[in-house]
Amino acid sequence: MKLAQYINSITPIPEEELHTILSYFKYETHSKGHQLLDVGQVCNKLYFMEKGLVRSFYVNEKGKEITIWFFNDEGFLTGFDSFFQQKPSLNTIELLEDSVLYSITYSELNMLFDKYHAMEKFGRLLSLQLLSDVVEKFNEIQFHTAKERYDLMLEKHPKITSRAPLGHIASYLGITQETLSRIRSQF
Amino acid sequence: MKLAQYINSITPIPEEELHTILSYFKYETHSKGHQLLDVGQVCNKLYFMEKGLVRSFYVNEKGKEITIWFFNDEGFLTGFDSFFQQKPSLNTIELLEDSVLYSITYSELNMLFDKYHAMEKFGRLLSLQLLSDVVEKFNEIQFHTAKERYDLMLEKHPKITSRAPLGHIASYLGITQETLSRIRSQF
DNA sequence: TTCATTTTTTGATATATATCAAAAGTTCTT
DNA sequence: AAGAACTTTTGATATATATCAAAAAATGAA
Repeated sequence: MKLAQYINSITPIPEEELHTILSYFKYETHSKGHQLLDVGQVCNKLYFMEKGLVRSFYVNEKGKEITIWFFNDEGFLTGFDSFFQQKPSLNTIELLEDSVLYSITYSELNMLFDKYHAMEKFGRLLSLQLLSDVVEKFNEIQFHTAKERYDLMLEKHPKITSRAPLGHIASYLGITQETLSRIRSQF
Repeated sequence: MKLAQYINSITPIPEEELHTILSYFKYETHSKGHQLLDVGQVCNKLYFMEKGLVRSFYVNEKGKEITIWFFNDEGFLTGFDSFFQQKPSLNTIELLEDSVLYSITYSELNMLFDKYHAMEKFGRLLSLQLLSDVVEKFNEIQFHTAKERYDLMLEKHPKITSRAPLGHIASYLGITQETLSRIRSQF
C-alpha cells in the first residue's frame, strides 16, 4: 500500500503503531466532477491520494473561478484552513479525474497524534513540507512574467499542465485564459 | 517571560517540561543592521523575538533586493528552509531595528522534540500556523492591484508599514518603489 | 451523428505598472 | 555643521497583460 510507504518515508513509525494508524484510513473512490468539499462546509477529512487529479478553487467578486492548487501526486490533501482550524471552508475541492483516495477524520487523526509521539512527529514534518511547497509556489508566481510562470509550471508539474483545462491553469498562474492561450501558441 | 506564555498559548506544556525547554533558549540582543543569517550560511538557530523589527530578503538577477517577509510581533522566526532542511540559505535576515531575541540551536530543538511529546505537538501547531500565515500573505498579494496590496498591508501590519523603509515595503508587495511612492501621495 | 454547451483561440483596444532619468528630501558620518 | 550617501518623489514614456468581443474548436448528451 502506497500510504504506508509514504508515511514511513517522512518519518519511520514502529510496525505495530503504523498498523493501527493505517486501520483508521478508509478507502474511497470518486468520479470526475465529485466535490470533496464545498464552500461553507467544515472539512472533516484528511485525504491521501493514491491516484487522480484534483483542484481547489474559490469564486471571486466577479464570479470567476480562481484555482488555488492542483494535486496529482501521491500525498495528502484537505481543505487545509478549514480542516485544521475546523471552520467553514472558503474553497471548493473538486476532482478533475476519477480518483482513488484514503481518508481519515479530524477526530481520529487527533487521537492518533495524541496517542503516538511518532505520529505527532509525522504531522509536524508533513506541515513543514507543505509550508515549503507553498513558499515555493509563491516564489514561482510572484516576480515572474506570465510566460515564465507557465514555463516553470510545465517544468515542475508537467502532468498537471497537460491534464488540467487551460482556464484552470490560467487562474492558477494568475493570468487570463486569453493570455495563456497566446503564450501556448507562441511556443 | 513572553516566550513561556507564547508557547503555552499554542499548546499547554507541563510546568517541569516547559522549565527545561526554556533553559535552552539564550537571550540575545543585536543592534540595527545586524545580520542574523547570510546567503550561503546554514541557519543554525530558531529565534523567538521579544521586541524589534526584522526582514528577510534576497538579491535578484538584476541586483535588486527583494524583501520576502517582515517580522515585528512576538513570535518565532528563522531562515525556514535553511534551518529545517539544514541547507545553505538563499536569503539574508537583517535587523531593521535594535532587537531582543531568544535563540535555540537546531540540535537542541530536535532533542526537545524527541524528548517531549508536548514539544513535538507545539512544533506541529507552530508549523501549521506558519503555513496559514504564508497562504494568507499569498492571497493578499496575488489577485490584488498595487493599491489594494498596500491598503491590505496598512490594515494588517500597520506597525511594519510605518517603520520599514518604502523601498523594502515596495519589493515585499511586488511593486516598484516609484509606484508605491505615487500610491502613498494619492492617499 | 447531430445539436448544444463549453473551452480555446484570435483580434482590437485599454490600462496599470514598469522603466529610465533627474530632482528633492532625509539620514549618517566625521 | 557640512558634505556624502542614501531614500523618496516627480515626470515622461514604454510595455505586458487585461478586457471586450466574436469566431473556431472540442466535448458531451440525446
